[in-house]
Amino acid sequence: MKQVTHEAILEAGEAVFSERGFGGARMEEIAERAGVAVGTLYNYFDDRRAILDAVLEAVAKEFSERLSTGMSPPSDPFAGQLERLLTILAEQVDAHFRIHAILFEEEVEIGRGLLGKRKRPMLSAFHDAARSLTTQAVAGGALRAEDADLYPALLSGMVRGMFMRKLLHDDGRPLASHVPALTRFFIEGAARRSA
Amino acid sequence: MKQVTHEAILEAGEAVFSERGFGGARMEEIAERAGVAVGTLYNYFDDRRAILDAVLEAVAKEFSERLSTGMSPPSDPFAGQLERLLTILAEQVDAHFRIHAILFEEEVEIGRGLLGKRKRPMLSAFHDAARSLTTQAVAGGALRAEDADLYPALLSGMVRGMFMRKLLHDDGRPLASHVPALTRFFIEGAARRSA
Amino acid sequence: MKQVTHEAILEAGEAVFSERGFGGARMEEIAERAGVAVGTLYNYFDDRRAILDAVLEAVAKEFSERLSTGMSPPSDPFAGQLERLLTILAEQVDAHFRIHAILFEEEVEIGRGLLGKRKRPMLSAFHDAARSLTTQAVAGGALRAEDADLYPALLSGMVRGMFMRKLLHDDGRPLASHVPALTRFFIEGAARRSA
Amino acid sequence: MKQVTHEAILEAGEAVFSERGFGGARMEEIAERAGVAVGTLYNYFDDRRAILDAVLEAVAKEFSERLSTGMSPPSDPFAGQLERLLTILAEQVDAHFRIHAILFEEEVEIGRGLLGKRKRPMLSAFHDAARSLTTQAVAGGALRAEDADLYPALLSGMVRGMFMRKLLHDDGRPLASHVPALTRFFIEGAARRSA
DNA sequence: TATGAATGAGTGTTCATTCAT
DNA sequence: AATGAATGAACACTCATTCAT
Repeated sequence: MKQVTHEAILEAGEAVFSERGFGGARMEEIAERAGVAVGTLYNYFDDRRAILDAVLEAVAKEFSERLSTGMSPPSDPFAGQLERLLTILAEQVDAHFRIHAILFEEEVEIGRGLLGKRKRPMLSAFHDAARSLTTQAVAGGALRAEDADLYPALLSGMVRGMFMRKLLHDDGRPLASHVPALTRFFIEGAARRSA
Repeated sequence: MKQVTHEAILEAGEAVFSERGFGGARMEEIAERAGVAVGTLYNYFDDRRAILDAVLEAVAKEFSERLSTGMSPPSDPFAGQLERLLTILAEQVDAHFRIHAILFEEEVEIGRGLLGKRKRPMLSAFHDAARSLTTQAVAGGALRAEDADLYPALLSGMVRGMFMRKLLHDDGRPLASHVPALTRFFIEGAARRSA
Repeated sequence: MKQVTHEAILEAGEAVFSERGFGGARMEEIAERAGVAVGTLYNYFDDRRAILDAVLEAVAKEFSERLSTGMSPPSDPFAGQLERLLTILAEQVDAHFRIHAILFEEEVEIGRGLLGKRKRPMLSAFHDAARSLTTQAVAGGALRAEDADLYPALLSGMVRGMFMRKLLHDDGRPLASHVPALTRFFIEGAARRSA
Repeated sequence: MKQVTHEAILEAGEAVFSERGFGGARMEEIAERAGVAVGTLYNYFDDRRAILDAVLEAVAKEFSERLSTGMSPPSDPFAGQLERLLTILAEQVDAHFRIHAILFEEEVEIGRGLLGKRKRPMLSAFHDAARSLTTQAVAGGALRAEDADLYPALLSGMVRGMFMRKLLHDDGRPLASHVPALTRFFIEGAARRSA
């Protein structure tokens, strides 16, 4: 059953990459966890990076699906839409928590120019959705136009901040539980409103 | 002359780690750029990681010094103090841009539990300052108490968002140029205030 | 249908060994070209070397058949018989040009003692025919007796020289076209006869 | 002493390549025989092929030196010059007997187009010398013009024939001992001269 | 103290061969 | 008989670290 083995390798890959990072993941361990021989890995994937790519692609695909089915209609108010978007992302990150650590490391490598023009579809997908959402909100008057080009980076930065917070000191709360706070913060900021 | 060599190694280390990341930095290249033999590296540092630690520590020390001399007095309004803090951080990141990529990767490694109890002093220093500042502001009524425990992570997340934005698509603007926008955003959020 | 598959494997083997050499020939490619699965190769042959052996044996058999039907009667003059022998060999080489490259490599391996007592029947067949022919010619007074024990090696060396010449710089001419020159050269040498 | 190690590796390489062929030579065995660690091989040579190249180049250089010092003056009769050339080659082959087996295998690989435009300087050197010598002899009237373009290939083929003869059934005689016979054969052929 | 040649454990990858279906 | 997925031994090559000079 080819499909089963393929799946087993992906799962083993996700586990090992999550625990060890890309550089620390050894093919032998992936094979062991997948319950196959090392050589078998190469019957399914070209090389180690290809396994990581496939793992990340699967995560990205899952995210895209959540996105395409989970967003509220564009007619909804901005706050609601933003909360949906952040919830979808947070739930996705919660579901595959540690693999996102790799995603961030890879993003840095891309920034270093060491990975060619490789794309990380999940990051782009979120970024695109965030841009589209904030652009509309600016157009609709809900958001200030002033810093509009920073909004997507701020949104992903905020989530990244939450991610690192949990990675370093897990308090047991899923990221999704912070979404209302993030939404409120993004829109209103941290300042206390008098009255 | 010891001091000179020590310094040369640190500078070479910063350059190589910045370009290649920790995993990609080879001792031979560091030695070459420092103008010494590989063996000499080991006369000054225990191993490769120790060089990185020293590089990061130097950066952290510089940051601490900026912090301790650059902050406005605690009696100043919160907005001004926050802007100072962010400016200090942004200038520091601008001054050693790519080495911060490593800092973030290392933070992830720490999160993975693969680096022992290692601390990254610069990150802690910023985090501590941010916590202290926001805590005071909450106490003083300037910030909402509600999400207070998220503020430090949000602040560092915002900066990280700016950092990744520049790393992936450098527009030539230093991070410091975004500080007013960040400050405003942190305090007021992105929403448009009518009238 | 067994016969058909057997034949297909031999042909595919000849093609792949010819292009890649023994070491570079992968079972998967042989299987592909033969239009069968890798496993099937092992239903017909013990291992990779066995396929090569069979390929070479088929070539050798073809050569033996040419030899046994193509030689002129022993009563013919030596020059004619030699020309026949060289023609038969040259035509055989022309018909399976590149596989002979392997034959020569294998001969070297045998010389290294790495292939056991393996025989290369085609080489032996030519060598035996050459020996028999030259021995008779010496006995009959057509050839000098002096260097008689070198004649077979000289004959195969000459052909090998022609083979390498064509392998390295193919001028489009078949080896067979050089046979008259070879014959003349063997008998008379290269010297110009005055008058 | 870098020079010593370099030399040791070359010698070990020549030995192992001679015994096992290129494909069968393992870096570990070369290192062992050279009395160094595997890694050391890579301090001196880029890869396995580079060791072979260096070994062959050293042999080629030796041959070139023999050639440039050992040939008789161009004014000498052709027979003498040919005998000198063949002697130089034969002595060279005798001195590094088995490494020449590789040379021939490599030549075949080059013919297959699998080694790029790689040159085998020793083979070229002999070939060039042979061409130059025979061309002059043709011009001087000593050799027939008819088959002139085959002469170099015939000469190297003859030597190759002697080489294979010894490789497969060593009779203890050095190749050099056959040179007078080869010379005579090349010039006069094998035919018996009556009277 | 500086050197840089030597070390050798570590690992990604290949591919002939096997065998359950 | 045919299949082709699984196997795992084999091996070239890397590079942090050591240490004799």
